[in-house]
Amino acid sequence: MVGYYSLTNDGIRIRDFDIRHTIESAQPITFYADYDFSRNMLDYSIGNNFVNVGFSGNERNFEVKLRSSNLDIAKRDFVRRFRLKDNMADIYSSIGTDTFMKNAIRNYHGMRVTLNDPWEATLCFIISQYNNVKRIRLIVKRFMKEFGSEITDKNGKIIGMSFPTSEELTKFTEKDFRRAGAGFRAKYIVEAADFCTNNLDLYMLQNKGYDKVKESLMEISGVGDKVADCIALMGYGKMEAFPIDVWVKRTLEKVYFKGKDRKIKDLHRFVEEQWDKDHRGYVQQYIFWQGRNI
DNA sequence: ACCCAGGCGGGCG
DNA sequence: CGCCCGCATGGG
Repeated sequence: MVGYYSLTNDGIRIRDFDIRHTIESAQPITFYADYDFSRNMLDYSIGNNFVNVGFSGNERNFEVKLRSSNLDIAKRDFVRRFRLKDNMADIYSSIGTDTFMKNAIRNYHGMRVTLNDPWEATLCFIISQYNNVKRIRLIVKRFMKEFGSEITDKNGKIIGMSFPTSEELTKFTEKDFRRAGAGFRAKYIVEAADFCTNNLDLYMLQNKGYDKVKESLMEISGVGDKVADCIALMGYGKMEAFPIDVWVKRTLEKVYFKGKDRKIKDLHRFVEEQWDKDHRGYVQQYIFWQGRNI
């Protein structure tokens, strides 16, 4: 294999890739995909294309086999979505600055930061606020089932549901979203769907810098500092972004400040001094997941 | 029963 | 500006 991955007839061979930790670590794909790791199965939709992923091997030498109506799209998407071009050895040597980080890397070796569709990331993270992982997934799956569109195979059989676009959501009301379990976030979602359909084109932000992306995202109702960082990182791949949620805050304080309370702003400053901006998003994901699972 | 969750917007000083 | 409060809902 040349580089960190190589394409095969119907799939990809990959180094340093742990699909389970990647999928389960509370990223957008955790919420919209279907998976069962006891049966090595993973399904998700790319727009109106459906992908079935079979896999084998270990995290050092991993192989996925893709089944989709458009295999080329599925392959290219997989490389992007799971950031297969990242040099994990370089990233680990850069972010493995102390015992805590080294342990996190050892425990979750091969866990990737994922790169998701900007709108899908936006909706997932609006739903995520003041919520827990299990329930975020419950609500996102309900949104797909009730507001998405059916994906069919060539025989017309329904094989999955697409993630609802912002435009599709504008056809529904706050009451509909409350019925789907969104709670007080329902109002934000009504406004965000309208705004991202009629005022802000999320797909025009991709080539802007981190600061501009974050500033634009924070114009969306229900998107504040933390959620904007999540979207910048996992919807746009901006590695400077370092979202600080309750778990990351708690863990940073415990590991680096003897458990003393620190303001989010001060924690951001600390992080900027500690880790290179090109890998900060990875630092955050490993701190988050290690901190949650201690 | 009680507590918490990948926070945010609005209101107040 | 910074601080404080309420907020829907399901799972532990």
